[in-house]
Amino acid sequence: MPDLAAPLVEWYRANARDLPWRRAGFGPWGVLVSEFMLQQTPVNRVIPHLEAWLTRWPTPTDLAAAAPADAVRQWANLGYPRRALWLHRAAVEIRDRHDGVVPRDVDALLALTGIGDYTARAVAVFAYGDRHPVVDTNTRRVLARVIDGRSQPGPPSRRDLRAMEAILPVDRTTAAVVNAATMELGATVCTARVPRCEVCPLTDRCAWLAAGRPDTGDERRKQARYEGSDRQARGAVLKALRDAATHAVPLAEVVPDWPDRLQRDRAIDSLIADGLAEAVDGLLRLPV
DNA sequence: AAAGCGTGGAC
DNA sequence: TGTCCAAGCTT
Repeated sequence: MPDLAAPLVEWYRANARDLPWRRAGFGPWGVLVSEFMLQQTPVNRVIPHLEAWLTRWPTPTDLAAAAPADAVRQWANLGYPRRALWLHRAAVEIRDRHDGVVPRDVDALLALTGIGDYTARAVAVFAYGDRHPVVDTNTRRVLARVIDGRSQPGPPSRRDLRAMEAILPVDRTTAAVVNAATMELGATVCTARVPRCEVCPLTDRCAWLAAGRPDTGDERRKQARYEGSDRQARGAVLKALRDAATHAVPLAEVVPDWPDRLQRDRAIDSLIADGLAEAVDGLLRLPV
């Protein structure tokens, strides 16, 4: 395999975006919160919410002391509100099991609620500077193209970690830069829709480009239709709860105009099952 | 292990 | 308009 690390590092030094979590001294808690928010939510939408969140809860212990409802409300419209619940839960676990300090060990991180293979290694690498492969959707796309000559990556797999490990340099500081650079290249150059191969630092060693950028098909699952879905109903119910000035809404008055009554009730039940809502005395509210 | 889970922007 | 996409996770 050609050396990918060297051109990636050089490219990153000149082209990395100035993002909050890359500033010196941002801290493990800030990195952890940013990674939660970045799970499936675009960078530009995360930044203002991240800063507000860290101002309100500067440490895990601060968040752990808040009610889950406050976390869900502060999460606002970032999407996938279970992440707010999980982040709150992780903060409690960090307070109770790690003396309020974000753990550095990957297995300890993996044991926290809402943290998987990507987030655990992202924190260990970007917050603590340790040497691990960090693999997100950008990385998987870059490796799929450069190494496998495919236009899109297949479904996530443990093999992805080994593929990334294989291109990491030995030095942990440089390895961290290679991790960040690969993600950054996927986010800004080697993009899903319209790749900008003309400014890519890997053109002379990219299997996909060499093959003439074939469309090899997309093995990923397609997202289900959102309009009219149960997910949309859940979103509407939860927004109503977030916006409720009284913090508790009579069940009959929760999105009363929703076109499908059964679907609305299904949404309420599933939100309760997920711990995102509570029904008390005929009222619905966020979890206290 | 495949499905389910929000939201908004781009085209 | 509909479709795709976005630093994934849990069950």
